[in-house]
Amino acid sequence: MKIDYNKIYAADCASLLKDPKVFPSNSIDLILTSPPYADKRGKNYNTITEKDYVEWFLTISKELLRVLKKDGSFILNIKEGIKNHERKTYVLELILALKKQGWLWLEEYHWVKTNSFPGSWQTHFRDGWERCLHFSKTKDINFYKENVKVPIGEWSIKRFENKITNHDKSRHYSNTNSGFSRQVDNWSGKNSVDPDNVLAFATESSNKRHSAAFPVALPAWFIKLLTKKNDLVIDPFIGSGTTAIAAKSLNRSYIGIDILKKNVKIANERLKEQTLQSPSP
Amino acid sequence: MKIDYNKIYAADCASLLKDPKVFPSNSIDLILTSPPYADKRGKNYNTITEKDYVEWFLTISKELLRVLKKDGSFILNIKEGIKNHERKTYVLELILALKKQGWLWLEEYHWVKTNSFPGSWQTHFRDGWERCLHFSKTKDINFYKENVKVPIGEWSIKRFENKITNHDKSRHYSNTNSGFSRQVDNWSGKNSVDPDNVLAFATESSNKRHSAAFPVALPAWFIKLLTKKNDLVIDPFIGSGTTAIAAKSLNRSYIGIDILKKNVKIANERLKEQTLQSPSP
DNA sequence: CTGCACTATGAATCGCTAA
DNA sequence: GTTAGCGATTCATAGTGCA
Repeated sequence: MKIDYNKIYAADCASLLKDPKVFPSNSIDLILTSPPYADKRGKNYNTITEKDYVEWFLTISKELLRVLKKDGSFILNIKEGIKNHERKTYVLELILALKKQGWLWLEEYHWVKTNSFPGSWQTHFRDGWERCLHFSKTKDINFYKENVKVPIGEWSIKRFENKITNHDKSRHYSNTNSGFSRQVDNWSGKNSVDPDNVLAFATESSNKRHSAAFPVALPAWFIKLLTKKNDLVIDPFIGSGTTAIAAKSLNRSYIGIDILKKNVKIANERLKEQTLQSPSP
Repeated sequence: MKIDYNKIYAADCASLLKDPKVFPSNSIDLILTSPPYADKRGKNYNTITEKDYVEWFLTISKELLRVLKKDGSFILNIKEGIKNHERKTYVLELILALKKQGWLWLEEYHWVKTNSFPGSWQTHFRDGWERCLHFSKTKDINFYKENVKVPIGEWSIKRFENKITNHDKSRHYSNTNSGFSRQVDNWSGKNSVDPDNVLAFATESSNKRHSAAFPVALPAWFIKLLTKKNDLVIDPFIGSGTTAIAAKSLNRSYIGIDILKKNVKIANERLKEQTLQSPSP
């Protein structure tokens, strides 16, 4: 009776999540999703208005709270738009409402888009960032920091460059096994540091056949940070399947849900392409 | 009876702002400030607790709303901290309360810091960004976009590189077919581009004689965007004077207020140094 | 004067101990 | 119970001292 892993389901996630025989309580390691934003995506989804958004989302998040493991995490990618020259407030209200529902609001990560949609208006510029809100059920979550370490900052490279100015500068650009990293190791004892809460990823190019809400690198980063191999990741608004693709390529199990059959088809095609392109080792 | 321009006053801004003979209604072009955050700066200021913060701030913002011109702007630099593994919510509540008070919330800019305070904890990383909230009284504000077009090769390119180095480093070194390099090529052709709502500036270093909450470049950017020459900029929590320095160097008038005499002294010293260093042309 | 090693510290946060 | 204080931890800068 339990749902199968590694599949995309065409269903209303609210209904599907409600059934404890389909989704047992405390069974999911990571929920990662980018729901339809208020008054957006009107062409394909039944648009949720700003006014109804919080109430609508709480009916879903109530079930998410039930199915999430105690050491699991919930990442919500969302950004309020501008209407009549003002930012909408429903996302702020949603955060407060989710806390009231029992969620802990651990952090607000920011996805900074290196190539945001162009535009320039009377009172604002183009929107270069989105919120990635991190919620959980307890303070004791899985947090695999070592999986997302980043190369050491520019400052050390500059110092290193000063060091080698009179010698062989080209070594700086050679591959990771040679000169640079080894010498930095010797010098400082480490070559990577913890990241911060600002994530910079380019949006994937819109000319691709399947435009996605976010680039694969974004869910991949959170999946690496918050789960280990064979853990279960779900996305109740999977759209074109990006979360599933990230999970699959990192050897995590996934369940994707989308209300539109069209999206399920697209997601399955992308997953199939991925299998063909990169057979697992 | 009206207050003198281009001075820093040692006073409680709430009291000083209340007097309409000192600060006439509809007389200020730009309010730009970074108030003490809740539960911070305990060494120097009377710390405002999270619980009291919104109420405390509303008494001040009520007067700010009165003195601001109809086409003026209010920029509020703030960021909530983490306590007991959760982000505090008082900033979200403040935004909602300011709207209720009559402010329009036009936009949320982000100041991304390249050198945030270090740290790495059980459930989160170090904090690499702060909010710069843009409020106004009407939808018809002065917005001098042409003043903040970004010449290539200055902070924009640095910003781009910083963003890339965090998580996308490989693309920086990849060939010209990659998204990043192609985009830089496109940019290079133009002399200037419109910015987006993400601002990247390093914090000013801690070890200088006068450490400041934010770098001069941050208020300077908003002053250029939202005022013209000889306009009046005020900062009711001026601290070490950074806003005044930015205003002065851009030939805007300023009024600074700080409750600590110590800060007024520091601000005046910095303003004097600036005069000596860069005589106006 | 330059280059390099070393040190200090900032809008930080947590866990522990002492009152 | 509740709060206040201290050390440990973390990274990017600037300042200091020495060869």
